[in-house]
Amino acid sequence: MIGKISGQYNQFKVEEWVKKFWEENEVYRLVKEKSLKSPVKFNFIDGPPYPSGDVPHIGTAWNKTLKDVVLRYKRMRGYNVFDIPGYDCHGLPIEVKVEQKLGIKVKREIEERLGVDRFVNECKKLALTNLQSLTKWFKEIGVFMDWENPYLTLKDEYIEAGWWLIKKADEQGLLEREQRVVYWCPRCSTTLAEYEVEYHELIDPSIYVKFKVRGKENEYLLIWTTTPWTLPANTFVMAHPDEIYVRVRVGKEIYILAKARLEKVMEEAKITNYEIIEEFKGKDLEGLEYDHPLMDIVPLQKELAKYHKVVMAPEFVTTYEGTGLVHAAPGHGMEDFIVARRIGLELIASPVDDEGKFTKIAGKYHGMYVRDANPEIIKDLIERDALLVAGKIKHKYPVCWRCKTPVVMRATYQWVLRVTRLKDKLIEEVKKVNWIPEWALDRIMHMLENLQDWVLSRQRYWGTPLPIWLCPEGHKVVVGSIKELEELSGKRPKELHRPWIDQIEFGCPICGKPMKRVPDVIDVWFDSGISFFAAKGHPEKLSWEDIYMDFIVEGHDQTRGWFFSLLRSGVLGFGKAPYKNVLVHGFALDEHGREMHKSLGNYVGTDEAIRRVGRDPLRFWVLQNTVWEDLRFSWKGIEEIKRDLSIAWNTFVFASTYMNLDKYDPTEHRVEDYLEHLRPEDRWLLSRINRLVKEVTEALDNYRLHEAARKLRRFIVEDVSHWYIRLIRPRVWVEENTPDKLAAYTVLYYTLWRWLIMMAPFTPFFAEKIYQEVFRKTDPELPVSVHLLDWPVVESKYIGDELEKVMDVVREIYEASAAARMKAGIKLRQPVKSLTVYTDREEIKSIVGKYKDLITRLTNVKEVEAKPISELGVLVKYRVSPIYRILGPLYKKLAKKVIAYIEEHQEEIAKDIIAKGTHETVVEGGKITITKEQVTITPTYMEGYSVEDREWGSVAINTKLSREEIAEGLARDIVRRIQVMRKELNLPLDAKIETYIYAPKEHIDLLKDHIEYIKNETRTIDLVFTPNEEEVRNIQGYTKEWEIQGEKYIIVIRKANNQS
RNA sequence: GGGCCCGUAGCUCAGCCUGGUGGAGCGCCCGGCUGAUAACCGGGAGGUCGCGGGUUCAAAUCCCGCCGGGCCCA
Repeated sequence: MIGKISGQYNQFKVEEWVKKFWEENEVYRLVKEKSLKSPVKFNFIDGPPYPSGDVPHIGTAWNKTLKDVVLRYKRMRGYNVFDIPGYDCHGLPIEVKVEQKLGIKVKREIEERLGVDRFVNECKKLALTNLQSLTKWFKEIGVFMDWENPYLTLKDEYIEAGWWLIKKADEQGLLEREQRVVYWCPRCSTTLAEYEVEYHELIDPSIYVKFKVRGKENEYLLIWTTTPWTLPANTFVMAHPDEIYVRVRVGKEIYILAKARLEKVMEEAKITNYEIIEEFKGKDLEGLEYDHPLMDIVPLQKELAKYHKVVMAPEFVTTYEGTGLVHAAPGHGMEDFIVARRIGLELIASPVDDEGKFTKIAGKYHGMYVRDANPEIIKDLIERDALLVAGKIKHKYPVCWRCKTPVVMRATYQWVLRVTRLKDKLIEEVKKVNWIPEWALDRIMHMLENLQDWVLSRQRYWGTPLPIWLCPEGHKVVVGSIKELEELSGKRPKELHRPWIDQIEFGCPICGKPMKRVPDVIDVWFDSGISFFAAKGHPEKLSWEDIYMDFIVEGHDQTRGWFFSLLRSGVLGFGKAPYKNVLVHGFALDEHGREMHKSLGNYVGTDEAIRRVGRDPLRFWVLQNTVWEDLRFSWKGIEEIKRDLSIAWNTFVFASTYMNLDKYDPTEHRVEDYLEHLRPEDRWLLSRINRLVKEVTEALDNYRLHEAARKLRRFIVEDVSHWYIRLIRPRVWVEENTPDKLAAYTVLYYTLWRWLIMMAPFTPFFAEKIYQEVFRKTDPELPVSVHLLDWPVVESKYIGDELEKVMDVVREIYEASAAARMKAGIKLRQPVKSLTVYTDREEIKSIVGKYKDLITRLTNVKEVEAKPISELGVLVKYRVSPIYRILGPLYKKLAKKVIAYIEEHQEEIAKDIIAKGTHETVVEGGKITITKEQVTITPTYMEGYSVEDREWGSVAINTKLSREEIAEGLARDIVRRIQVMRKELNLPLDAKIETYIYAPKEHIDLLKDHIEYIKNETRTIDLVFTPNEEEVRNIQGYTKEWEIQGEKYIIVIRKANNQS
């Protein structure tokens, strides 16, 4: 006996019920145990989210849902799936949050006021609290990962695994300390990586400064800058060797600048009267010396004076902005620094401290915050007659990604990994990976082409400590594990974080002098980039099979982020890319395509989404979106998907209701037993479901999750609910258990079972609930949860291309006939005498011939036939339309003219072709012959018929109704009314009734022939007709007055007493 | 400034790889069907397929340039 579901789909109730069910039955544990027994591994790793908040963004919910679908699918395919999730716990964002919480303004306070130990403990607490909350939400949306054992980058074992890689890099000679120009956040007092800065629109000074040419009276190099505070460190001036420069006379002074910039600069300086006195190539300026205007107030400038000359730098000088002469301060600019290195400059001046204040060597400006010094510097330039003009500019300037403070560029000593030396290997490896979609490879390749060395060190607290110990002699030890550290020092720190790790000192193995750890922590990107091995332990205990990942999926922003950092670590540590398949997903944007932000008020959290629309609708909706494209959030869109799930639910309600009524036991009926009883629609559905299994499997194997999700949705809504169930309704209503009915049940059960299993990864709650109520109650021997089932296997023997094509044609005929009925005002309930398909396509003719029964049932006609178009004797009008794909290649350049001719001469062409098969004419002086292969001819009107034309032919229904047909139509109208009344009374489906009908006398005569039909359809035992209205009104029972075809009918029904 | 993705009906999107003369769902109007029905079916209105150029007999589709949005970088 089959289980039963009823009522409407309420996702909230379903999900709450399933959540409890999973908990009580420890379903995740069972799933995991089953997976662990599987011999073939599927190696996945969760890209660890950053726990800076406590509720996941809707995009993160999407991310986890994608992962969940893949993992559930792979488990159902019998893989042993690695499903440990992770969290990326270290780093500046959490430090900044803690600083805000504790009211810390500058970094110094952490050491001086608070103590590093307290600070680090606060960071740890925040990370752990947030990640616990995030975990709760991930579980809420049904993600089956090992939430009890997540990998956390803050754990000692994890940190230790990271040390192994640093040591490995050092052994390859890739770890070095060197002077670097870095982004520096003056508030956080630390260096920032490129990906840790954002570009914001800021208003800054825009000044043109005159550098006096040494030894010349009144001759100046004109430079432009938006950072006046870098002028005290000015070291040289860069020019482009091939650009044209000019000397221009303005009053008594002569300025040197690029010709291409002359007009703009003069305009900005509001100088109208100027004269070019010389033009020359930039390289003529090489070596030209100048004097710095602030020499008298900046002591540093005395040291720099010897470098003050023009240097060629074609790669960095443009005539797009500025003057074509670029002020260079190697201590404050990466490009300047590169040029300085190239010309062998030994002094890199950077007179700015950790908090962005000028140091002593900046003289007058000592102690000033650099941006605050800008007006002062401008004033000093004016006083020294060194300023041409000062204005303002709105431009994009880098700011710290966490605290939004404008950064400064500083030359500092940092630890770097020379990954540029691995460039070729990285490129070689990245190409071996399967990138989905393919353009992800383009992106990461573009990035690898512009590869930079990796600045590892950060001058902060909450991070993986850099495992480098130095002695005063400069000897270096890189520690690769806790054990090594213990062997060196004889001590084991309380934990590996600062400040405890800083307390570990030991004697230098070379000189014996005390070694101290360098105070830096490692860039937080290092942490997540090692997760592929660090999540599993120390690499010394791992094999390549343990760490080589089959699959990862993250947002497209992670191309430069996690995908790259994994690759870098993989090549660094193992000489290989650590992953096989990388899937990229899009961003979750708001309904207008803008980024979601709490501050913009368009933010939707996962909590809100669950509360408003439920878990399965949310999941199934995000999964419909093309994985790698951005997702526009839409409540309405989710509502639509929810309704589709309702339709699916109703399908199961329908099936289980009738199967129950008939005490159908699916365990006793197999499709194989009914092969000879299958109708075309049954065989069609068997083909469709098996094709679906095949296509969904292929889509999932190729990680095209959205294709799988869309196919599953479409199938249940369109193929099953809209089409198949409509077709089998009459069969199901038959009271006896005929093989015909049982065949329909068996096919439907077979289909729904397979469909539901495939839905399990996508809508795990929905699938579980129906599985429990319908299938498991049918067969309690089934596994405890739908998530313990195996993925369905394709039964190819049921797939028939021909069969599906037939049904497509039948569907088109049905649709055309419905349209023809409407034109004639004949409703479907009214049978008509004949339906004729006029076509010259052999396949359609043969389908009409073979599937007469199916077509008559669908279209409610007595006779169906197909006829060639030439047999249309009574036709009045034709439509002739050109077939482009045949005419195009045939007539090439003439095609357009031929098509125009066809459209203008439809009637003549049709008549000719019907009469003799061809139509001849002359187009553009050439004789052409139009044949029936080149056009489609469809009749559009016939006397006594209603005609609907399609591309392949026309469908005509006979509009003349005989008495017999009218009677049958009327009987069906009556039946339908009685059914409505039964339902309104809430009668059980199989309840017997007595029915009394008042009808106009002549109509009673009509209906007499159909009494048995009406009784059968409405489960009526006694049916009484009367032309006497009073008589019917006096009968006890549910009474209702109806109007059919403009006539009054009164129907009374009541439950029959003697149920026979 | 550079690389990549997206732009199709009022809304959400498929079609684009592999060229043949534009589809679906939602919404709107008219009609029909219905013992799973807050469902469904048919018809109608609604489109310069972001814009411009090129290739081709033929372009939403291929190529080039531009505009708008997104991601990454500078």
